[in-house]
Amino acid sequence: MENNDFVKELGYLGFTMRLKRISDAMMHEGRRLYSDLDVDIEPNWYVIFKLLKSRGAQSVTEIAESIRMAHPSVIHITNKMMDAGYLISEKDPNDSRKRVLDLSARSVKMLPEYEKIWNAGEKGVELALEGLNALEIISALEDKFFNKGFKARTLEQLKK
Amino acid sequence: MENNDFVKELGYLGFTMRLKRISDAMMHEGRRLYSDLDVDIEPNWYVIFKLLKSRGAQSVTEIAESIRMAHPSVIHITNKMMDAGYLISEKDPNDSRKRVLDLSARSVKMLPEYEKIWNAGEKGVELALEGLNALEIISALEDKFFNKGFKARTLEQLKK
DNA sequence: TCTTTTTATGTAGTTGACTACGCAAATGTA
DNA sequence: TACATTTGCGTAGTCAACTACATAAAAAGA
Repeated sequence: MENNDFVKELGYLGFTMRLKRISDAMMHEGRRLYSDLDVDIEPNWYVIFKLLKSRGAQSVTEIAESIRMAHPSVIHITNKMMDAGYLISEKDPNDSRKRVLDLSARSVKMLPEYEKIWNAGEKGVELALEGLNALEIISALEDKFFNKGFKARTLEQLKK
Repeated sequence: MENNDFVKELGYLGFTMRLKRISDAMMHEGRRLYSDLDVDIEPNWYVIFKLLKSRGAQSVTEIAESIRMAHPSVIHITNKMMDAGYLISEKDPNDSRKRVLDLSARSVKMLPEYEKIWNAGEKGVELALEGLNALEIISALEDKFFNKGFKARTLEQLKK
């Protein structure tokens, strides 16, 4: 690894880009991991699996709110999971606009295997972050930037 | 903001997703910021501007290494900057494979204005992260995950 | 010198997120 | 009850990164 990282030299100006680089890199590694293990699931599906397992069936919008994603993203992810046979979908009897998603029998069958992988992944991250208060930092980031975003903060500074 | 974030409940398992959510959100805000300010540049161009200003003309691959991006990404970004008139490109006289990029006169003219915006953005981030040792944490993350990646760490744990 | 390997660039195709918009059902209001 | 507004879902289009592959020039080696 060359010690030649210009973005790092940029201080706080490079912060968002470094955040993106790392999360992109980890996402790509996750994809390769599943393919190496010959497991036919994708990164991020785990959130849906975990959510529905822990809270039971939810509608598209409920899922989007629970995981703080835009609903079209949820539709995209869950459609692929349905195609792969991991989810079932049915109309809400009380509100025909809603579509309620739940884990399929296939999910229940496969989850123990997948959870081994997720646990290993979690342990790997945990060990890498040992001693750093990374979870606190990211919570603080969320508090700051989900409330008053990057744009608002910049405009505030520009006015001075 | 609802206090209903399932990803947060997932502990270290949700870490990479939270990283991605935040960096995505900041990127989108950056894009909106430029459009609000009626400035015809895009997020991430600033790295190229800053790099070429500080280190002078560089080839595509040199840029990619300096900012740790894949070279096709650099080509994509710099092509757009060229179309917008901010970069000039010429063949290296000693090595005709190389294409050397440099700031145009338009860049030099506009940079003072843009730097005001970037300084404000940097200040905003700095204030938001005040008291948190965020830069140290992200350096640690880079050291850990650029060297032995997420995949390797997970496989290591799986074997136990 | 001729051939093979490496390097630099470019193109194509994939991915995962987003916003904007449209439609239909439910809810609120006059 | 009729109309207007809100809500839930879906589609279309955009964007930024990536990998894999192709091509041409330079460098290395037989």
